[in-house]
Amino acid sequence: MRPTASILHLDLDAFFASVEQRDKPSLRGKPVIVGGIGQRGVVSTASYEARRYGVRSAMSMAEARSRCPHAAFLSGRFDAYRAASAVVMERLRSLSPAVEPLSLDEAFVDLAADPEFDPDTVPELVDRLRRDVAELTGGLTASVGVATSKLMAKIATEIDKPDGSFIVAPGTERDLLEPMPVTVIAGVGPATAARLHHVGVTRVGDVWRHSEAELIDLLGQAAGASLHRLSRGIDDRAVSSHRENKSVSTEDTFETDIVDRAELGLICDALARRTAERLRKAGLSGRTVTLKVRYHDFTTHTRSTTLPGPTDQSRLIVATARRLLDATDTGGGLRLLGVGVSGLADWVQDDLFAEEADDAPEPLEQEPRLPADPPRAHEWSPGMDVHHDEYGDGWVWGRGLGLVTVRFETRHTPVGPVRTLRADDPALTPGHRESPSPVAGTVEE
DNA sequence: TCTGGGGTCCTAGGACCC
DNA sequence: TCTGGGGTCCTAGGACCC
Repeated sequence: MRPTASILHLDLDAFFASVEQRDKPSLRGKPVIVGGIGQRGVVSTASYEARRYGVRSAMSMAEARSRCPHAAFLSGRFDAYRAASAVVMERLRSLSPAVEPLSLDEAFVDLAADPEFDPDTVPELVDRLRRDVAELTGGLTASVGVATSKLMAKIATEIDKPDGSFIVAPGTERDLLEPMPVTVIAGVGPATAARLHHVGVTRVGDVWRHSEAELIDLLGQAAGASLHRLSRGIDDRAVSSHRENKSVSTEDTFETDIVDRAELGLICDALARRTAERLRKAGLSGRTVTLKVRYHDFTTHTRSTTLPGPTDQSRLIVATARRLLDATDTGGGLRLLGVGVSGLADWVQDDLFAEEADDAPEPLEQEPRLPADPPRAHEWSPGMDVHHDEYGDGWVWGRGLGLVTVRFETRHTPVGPVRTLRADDPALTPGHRESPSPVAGTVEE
């Protein structure tokens, strides 16, 4: 725990709705609701005027309409939001190199990462920051909290929101936390709050009566240990300015449930292509393809396949998602379909890049188990080798999905069978454990 | 007219390897 | 022959966040 209040949290007030009011003067002072405007939309952001009618984020649009029928309902202009966000993030980076955006409208800044940081100047710094944000964005207001930790900084932001700020004096954290509802603690949502309520915990101070072991027993290892610490204001989480993406996904909720499998197949293909495009745009590729389906009763299932190596190729992601869909019961129709890719690698499987990689210095102490250079995507062609080590922990790399004729050696037969397989046949993937397990092969004409 | 879309992290069980 | 842990990877689901 750092001794000085040097973690800053900034949150733009009713961000999407405020951008709309900024750009359309006729909306100023009036209830504005941004969100999905279709049959099954939900509220993304409500202006403070709309909040007076009880409209909240994540509420269904249907309910928002009945609560506030005269509001302006807008579907959102994300380019405008991204532009305003970029201006604010840039201003935050002028305070310190350590800026961690949480979303378009929110970020942490570690002020102490600036060598010239002076704790005595924080109040002025905050006032100037909020003035600059308003000026640079054409009038958007921000709320700011500063404290000795992320937890307390974020809580502080809420204290004088909107258009205000609060600095938590070091040492006062527990007094501030004690009367607050437990749900102010990061990671305590409705399900956890309900469990805590069962053991008489509704406020943060109530948590203190329970040992770490009791909390772990109730909530599980990670959540229990985390709540035990955070409830006491103990939070050493660092502000991290370069977090890597872990997954990319695209999903769609339909206006009405879709039953027709051919139609679902085409939608699945389109979602997979969009996910692949976004991967390529981000210079990423991934190994695990996940299909998500939601039924009429809102039950949600996922099915995933891990490929032998990362890909960003539409064809492979489309085909993999399709096979997952084919194996999924869509009997009563689907409300939602989604395709995601995870297990991301940030190298691009691209011939140009692979040549550059050849020139890169050899990494030392690299086990020869996996190729030192990123594997290169290729089409299967005659004469190409298929490698597995003794346990099948080799690799194969396929971009095509046609048929491949492979002559296998196996652990038991030096000249094994010739088999014609689809390029995505499990027998060609590492870790395949059919007996006898193929250990090597050659692609034949 | 209930319940978006983009994510992150955790848990738990099974397979497999050592 | 029986017993046994630890570690990793994969899959599926759930909670949570903005």
